[in-house]
Amino acid sequence: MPTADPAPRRRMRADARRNHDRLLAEAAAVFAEQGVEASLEAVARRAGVANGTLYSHFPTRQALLEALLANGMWVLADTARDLAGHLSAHEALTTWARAAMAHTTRYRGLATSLLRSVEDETSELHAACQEVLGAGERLLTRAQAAGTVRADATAADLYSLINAAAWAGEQTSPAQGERLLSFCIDGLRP
Amino acid sequence: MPTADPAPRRRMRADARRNHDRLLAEAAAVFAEQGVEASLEAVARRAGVANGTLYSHFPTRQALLEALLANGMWVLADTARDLAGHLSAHEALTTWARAAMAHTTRYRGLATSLLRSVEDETSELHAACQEVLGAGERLLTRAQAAGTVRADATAADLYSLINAAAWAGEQTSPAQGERLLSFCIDGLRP
DNA sequence: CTAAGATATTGAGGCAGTCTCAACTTGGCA
DNA sequence: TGCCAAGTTGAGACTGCCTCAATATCTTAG
Repeated sequence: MPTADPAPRRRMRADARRNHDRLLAEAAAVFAEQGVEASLEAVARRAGVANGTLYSHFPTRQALLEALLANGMWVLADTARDLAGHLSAHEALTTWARAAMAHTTRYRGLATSLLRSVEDETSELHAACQEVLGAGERLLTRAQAAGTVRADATAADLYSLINAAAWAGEQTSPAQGERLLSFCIDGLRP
Repeated sequence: MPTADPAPRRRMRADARRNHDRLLAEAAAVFAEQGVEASLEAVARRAGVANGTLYSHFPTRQALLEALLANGMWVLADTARDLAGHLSAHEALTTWARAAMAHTTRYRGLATSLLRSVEDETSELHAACQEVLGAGERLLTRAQAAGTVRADATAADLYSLINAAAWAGEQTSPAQGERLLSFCIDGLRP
């Protein structure tokens, strides 16, 4: 469970590091059970810590999410590079889109945070979202060059589409989400 | 502003009717400004009524939404019939999908309520959602018969797709929502 | 080993929101 | 006019967010 610290410069005090890690672990558990809108009080409680401690480590819910997700989002960006090396332009795009959707489905409510954050520069998740957006863009451009995707599709379209499918999956069933993603990707053909 | 009452059997007392209507009007205004998750206290406050009165008229947020939206959803179902009479199968479908999305965009947060409610029989919005789903299904079936839509697409797909596009529009921009809807509808081609 | 001081934690408190219900009004009818 | 069913009120019991003065704990220099 790697921890992407907001300020990894100075070494943390031992108790602080312990609480930090415990908070992340419990947050992951609580969000997995109840979605990203779960009570932060509950997270603090389960971590055996006062709520003020949680807020001092993670000033906002988004900061907490960032710490939980940043690593996975970097991996996703790397995956895009890997897939581009191994698969045809179109297969790389569709495979990656599925992986991105799987990542977005990790916690209920995540799609909303991720789609909002991509345009909101004040969000702690903004940078990670941009990273993913950029990775998608490279795959998209390649597919457009190969002529399997219409020229007017943008990275923002791709990102919206992945998140929208993940969101629909949250509201109904994962299978419905997958179907939606398939339809949308088909809709990108020239 | 027609009011679809949950129990329109007995005539209401004059003061009750007045409060009922005022609550609906203010709810419409507040939801338009702040989305469907706006504070119900705020609605009661603006209607000049104690919060208990609001709850006695509309026991849940969904009941309030139902009263606000039911009429529009019936209209949407009727529109489907009209369009089927005037346009080609495929044009009727796409035109109606746009109308449905426009309706879903009326208040921020509405897409979530509507997509959830279609499967949730305990929701006060369930019946209205089913009505819309059914209307979509008829248009979809007709387009499938005409061979312009793939045979494996379902009414649930269409409904999810409309709501997902509306949702994406809420999170980013209306234009992005429109683009998504276009892509998805294109993806329904055989 | 100790104590000063930097660092971190605590939890009560202010705020807002949801929902309920016993006590109170009030409209409409006989 | 006066009754009472129907409607309204608003305090109160929760839960959750977030802050900050007081307190506790680690670390390190002497």
